[in-house]
Parts: sequence; C-alpha cells; structure tokens
Amino acid sequence: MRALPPTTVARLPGYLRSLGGLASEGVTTTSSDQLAELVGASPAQLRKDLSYLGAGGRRGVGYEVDHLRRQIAQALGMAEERQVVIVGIGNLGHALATYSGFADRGFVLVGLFDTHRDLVGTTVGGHEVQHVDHLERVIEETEASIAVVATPGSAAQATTDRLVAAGITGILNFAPRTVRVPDGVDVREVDLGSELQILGFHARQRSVAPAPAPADGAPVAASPVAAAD
Amino acid sequence: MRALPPTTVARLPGYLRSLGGLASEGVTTTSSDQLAELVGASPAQLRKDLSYLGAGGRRGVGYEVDHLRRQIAQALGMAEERQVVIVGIGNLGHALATYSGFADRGFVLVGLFDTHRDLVGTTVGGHEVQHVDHLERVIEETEASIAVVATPGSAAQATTDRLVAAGITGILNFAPRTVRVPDGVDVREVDLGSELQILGFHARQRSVAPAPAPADGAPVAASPVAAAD
DNA sequence: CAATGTGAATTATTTCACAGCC
DNA sequence: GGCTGTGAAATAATTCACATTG
Repeated sequence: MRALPPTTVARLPGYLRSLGGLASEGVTTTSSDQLAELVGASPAQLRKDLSYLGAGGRRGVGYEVDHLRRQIAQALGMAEERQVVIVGIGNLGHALATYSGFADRGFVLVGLFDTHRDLVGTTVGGHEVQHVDHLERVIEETEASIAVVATPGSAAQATTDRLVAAGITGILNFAPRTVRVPDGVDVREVDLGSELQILGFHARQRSVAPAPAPADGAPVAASPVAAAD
Repeated sequence: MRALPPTTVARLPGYLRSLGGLASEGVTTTSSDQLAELVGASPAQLRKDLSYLGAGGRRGVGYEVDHLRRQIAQALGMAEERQVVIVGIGNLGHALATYSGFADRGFVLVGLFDTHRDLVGTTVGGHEVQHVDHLERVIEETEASIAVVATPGSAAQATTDRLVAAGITGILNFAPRTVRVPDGVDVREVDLGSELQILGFHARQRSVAPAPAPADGAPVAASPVAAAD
C-alpha cells in the first residue's frame, strides 16, 4: 500500500528492542500504552507506526508480542542475512568489529579492511584484517551489500566511492565527513563530534536562558533568547 | 527572536565542518549554493537555517567563511568549555576516550569510569579509569555537564539516573537501550544496531521492489510493495 | 546582476479524538 | 469497558519563488 515514512522506519529498531525485553520477561501481550512508555514515544504514534506495518493488534486486547516482533523483524529485512564489511580498523573500527550485535540481527561480518601494514594480517574479533586492495574482490565474492566506514575523514569519500562502485548499497559512515553517494545508495551518518555539539547547543541554551521550563507550570512567557547574541 | 528548529540545530555541526574545510583551503567567501553542495543539503534550506542564526550574508556576494564559522561555533556553545565524563570503558568507551575530536570542539574530558576491577586504575587516552563509585564526586568537582554512556544496555538506565542526579544535563547514550530522563535533560541516542537495521530495511526494499526508481524518469507506477507481505 | 532573506505554498509528521471491534 | 485503527486537525519542516539589496 503506502511506503513507511522514514521516521517510522527509524523507530522500528527501538520497538523491536523493547519487545525483546518484554518477551524475555515472559510477557506475551502488550498495549500501545505499555510499549510507548518503554520506548519513550506517544501511544498514538506507536499505533500509527504499527498500523503502517499492518500489525494485527486486537481492539480491546492489544498486541501479541511474538507476532509483533516477527513482523517488525521482517520489515527490517532481518529474515535474510546481510553481509557487512568494515573499512578502517582504528580505535572505532576495532570496537565495531568486536561488536556483538551483528549476529543476532542477521548481519554477518565478512571482511575487515585497512591500509596500515602493521594492522593487515592481524586478527580482530575473529576476522583477519585485509588490505583495502582486496576490497572489491571480497565484496564480489561475499555479495556484501552493507559497509561500515570508519576511516579517517580524509579517506571517507574515496572509500565510499570504491564501495559503491563495488556494489555496496548501504553505508554506515562514522567518519567525520559527509559523503556523497549516487541515487539508490543509502547512507547513515553517525558522528560523535556532531552529537556532542548538539548537546553543546542545548547546554548553552540552558546557561543563557533563565530556567529550563518548570515541569508543567507557567509557560515561561516569551523568553527573549535569540539564536545568536 | 525565535528558537532554532531542532532540525536546524542538528545540521549546524555539518555546516561548521564544511566551512572548516573551505577555510583550510584558503576560501574566504562562499555562497549557499557552494556550501549546500558540500554538505549535501539544498541551497534554500541552508539559507533558511543560516537566517535563523542571523548570519549576515550579503546579497549578491555570499557569506564570509570566518564570520559564519564563528557564528555557528557560538550558537553551538563552543565558546565555553564543557566538561565531559565517559561511563563504561569497554571497546566502544575506549575508542571514545581516545577520540581526538573532543578538544578542538571545546569539550574537555574530565573523567573515565567503569566498574571492572581490572580496568580501574589503568590509563586510557591519558586519563586514569576510576571506579563509578567516584562518579558523583568527580562530576561535582569538575562541574561536568555532559556524559557519554557506553555501558552495557543492562546498566544504562541506572547509570543515567545517577548522572542526572549528580547534575548532568546532556547525555550521549551509546548503550543499546532507550534511557528515560526527566524534563530539562537532553539525550541523544546513538545505536549501531539500530542504524544497521535501518540500512537493512532499505536493503530489503531493494530486494523486494523491482528497481530503485530510475534517476528521474517514469515514476514506477504504484509498485505494490506493502510494508509487510 | 548575483545571491540573500523570507513570506507563502507544499509536503511531512505528529497529535487528536472517536468510531469500531473484542 | 478497553484498546486499536484511522481519518481529520494541528504542527513542523522543506521547498518555492521572488522582492530586495550590495
């Protein structure tokens, strides 16, 4: 019918996580109120999101936890295995390579790559680090479709170009640089520095503004906090 | 006069990064077209974002790079130093602790914490890892306002509660669990697993749908790709 | 004349509120 | 009676398009 709004897609993994928590506690049925509380969303938003999936909640009863999990998992493509490569095995790449969350989400790590002589040949998280020279060959052989870029910023765009040329269609970019990709390729940018700066913005607001709005009382009439000073 | 939309705030770090790139190439003046191309946004959006800041662009000319940088940096609170603590020095926490981007963005690392006996006392990125027992004291003494949570998911909420009680007002949460905070505290959730799953969703779309929409031709009439099957 | 700044139009997202079903 | 599903309303974000200005 209709495509899922991107905002909905972005919330599904969180729903799935909370449902997993419920399941492990033996809960078999839940409600939009309960689940919304767990994920920190509004019940209405949750119901709307789930309705896009055609998640068969029963009125007066709620949602069946297991069924909902399967449905979200399927929407997220977790039914099929996806091969993932990581390029750039520095501190962050190392941490990502040893991240335990790949397997249980249907992702299979099929290659680690770097250019540094002293890294190539070492084993990280059970995988041997290969030289990026072999990138294209490995991607072809393993049919990898997703890549994690954890290179220095200076290498991010060139790396991305090679990955795309080799057939990668989804890129998770941790390098502190926005990478450009052609249509049809999907990028998610994750940048620690940017996240900190966003927190910094709010921290500044707090220090410039008087009070951060009392829990739910008087609406702090028109505080003259301009963006710049 | 008006507050910046959150979406605008989230884009500012990227603008700042690209402006830094321009500056290091010796560029002194730029246009919304040029900058938009660099950051991957539309020129109109860029102009609107910058206009919120009161960024004094000159019509017919463009923006002065240095001035714009200062203005964005100030909006993001980079003028003041902010003290940051990291809780959870596993693989990821270790990588974050050695991340070089703190200093140049006005963030000062003032404490690393963990519970593991064999980690406490070791030095990571020039800082000694302390036991979380000392968390409250250090936050008070250093006046830290921002915390990075890189604990296992099971410890994330309890850690967050302690941080908030100790006065932290901004939290960057890498643990795979949504944490709840009271009003007035700011949280950014960053979860590798979720990001991968979002990429997984699009990968599935590609495999289920025929073609990923030709660059700009026939609009692929009503592809019957429902969310679930 | 080139490029910003910005109201107006458009599109997307969230919230409301209630009918419908269990 | 309780809780979902969903149109309709409200809000937010983006894009358009053009008057404005150096």
